[in-house]
Amino acid sequence: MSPTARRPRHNPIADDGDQLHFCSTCAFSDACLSQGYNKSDLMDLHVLVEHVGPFHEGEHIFREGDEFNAIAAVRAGTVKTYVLDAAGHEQVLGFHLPGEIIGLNAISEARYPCNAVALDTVMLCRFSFPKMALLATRMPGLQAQLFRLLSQDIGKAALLAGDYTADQRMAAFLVALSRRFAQRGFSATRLHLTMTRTDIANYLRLAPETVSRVLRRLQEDGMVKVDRRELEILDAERLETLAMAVLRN
Amino acid sequence: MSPTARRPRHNPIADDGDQLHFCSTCAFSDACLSQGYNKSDLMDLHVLVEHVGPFHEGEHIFREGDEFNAIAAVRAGTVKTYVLDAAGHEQVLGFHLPGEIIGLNAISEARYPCNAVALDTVMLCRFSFPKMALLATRMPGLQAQLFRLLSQDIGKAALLAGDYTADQRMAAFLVALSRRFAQRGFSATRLHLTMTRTDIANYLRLAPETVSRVLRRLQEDGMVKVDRRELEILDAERLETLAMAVLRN
DNA sequence: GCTACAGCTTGACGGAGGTCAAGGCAGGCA
DNA sequence: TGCCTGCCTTGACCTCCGTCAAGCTGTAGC
Repeated sequence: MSPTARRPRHNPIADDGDQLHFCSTCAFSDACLSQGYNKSDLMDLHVLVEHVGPFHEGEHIFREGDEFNAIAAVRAGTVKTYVLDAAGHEQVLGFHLPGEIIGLNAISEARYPCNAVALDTVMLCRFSFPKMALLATRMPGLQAQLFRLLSQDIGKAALLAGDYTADQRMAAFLVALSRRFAQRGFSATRLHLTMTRTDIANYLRLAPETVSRVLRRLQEDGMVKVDRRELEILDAERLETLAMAVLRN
Repeated sequence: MSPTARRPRHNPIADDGDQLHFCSTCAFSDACLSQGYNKSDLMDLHVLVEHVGPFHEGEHIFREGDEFNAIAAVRAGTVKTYVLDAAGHEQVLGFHLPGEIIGLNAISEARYPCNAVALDTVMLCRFSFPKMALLATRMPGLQAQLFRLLSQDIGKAALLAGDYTADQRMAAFLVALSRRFAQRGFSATRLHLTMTRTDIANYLRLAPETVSRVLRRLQEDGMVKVDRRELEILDAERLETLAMAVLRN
């Protein structure tokens, strides 16, 4: 992580009697709160949390090859992960919204295998992974949650791997985005796209021109309404039908 | 796992004094042997191992939707994992050679998200995952090994996701296969392909006809020699150059 | 205001690879 | 031996999408 963006660690727990409060987007809170752990364990977990940021648009959170020591949950903003191929072309691996975890693919090599950059103003919860793993030996619920998160990510990457049409890819991208926003309490129908057309194209393995054409096509068919980075889903059902081939449900 | 293929559990440990022997292909042996764990822990680990098989060509090891309870290491043979899309077309997710693990992507949903089938005669080491996770709380080395294995698989899926040419895909497939065989002590230059052309095509997101044409092209260029399912790598260097765009190293 | 620039859109064209159709080849079986 | 079947190969055609080129639009800076 960029040292310039580090902020002095602050204790995210406010202890008012018996009630413990956690930062709401931390993906680990659920796992812990529901398992009846004692306050001491929960304190341990939250002492190893460091709130970092803000990262501003274009600022890197980590770069390929950086030494791995922490995973992070996005608290606000959008993080793009990508690699550069031999020719220097960007290959976007994913967009990470609030509540989602970055850095899980760095564990095996102990180095980040990709770059992570902020697309807008980003706030993170940073977790020291060694400390977290140690704590997980005392908290089976935390260990299980980590296994689940890792296992989830294995499947995600396979989604865009199939040979789908440009329309199917775009529909799947929009539907997935809509669901992820909805899950975090944002609107499922009015999306603000924090990424450029080129980013979307690189993610979907299409040309930027094709992204433009597909969005126009979807708009002409009445499925969406597009105005620059603002996108409204008008016919979720038909969009989901298109996306089904990719998303498989 | 198909109950018909289950064999009575046998203890894979032969204890002759101070020396413990493990089945050589189990991916967890390394992690444990090198960490100086006491014999009791190692016994625990190997008591939860079940050697199953043989599975014969075409026999399924698990199917999509089956309840998840165990991961497995391939001891012998090749396992193909795949899903069926809405139209019933097979989408191959991977081929698993001896020493590799299957089932890691089932943890998050507690169900297998894909099918696994034997391409030839397959033997497995089956590990109860709940028991393994429990044991991992006592053996940090085992926990770390599990995290590493899971993290590794996240990156693997992204390999074939890029928009590469048919030649690059095929070269990457052959180079990766060669390396994996070599790592397990098999020949790196003379490969026996246990999968059909159609399987390869489905894996690489190509048409079977294209696989045929590409193999012919590579042969005409002197990089490989192909005779039905037997393939010899004649010019590993040029093949690796072709594959580099995909494999990134 | 004007200029500059990045991001986006639109059109024209070409090529890699998919699709369709036919034929070859080896192994299994009666 | 002959037939059948599954797998593989080869050729002809066509289509989707990438590439190239040009023009558009909103924003930032002065």
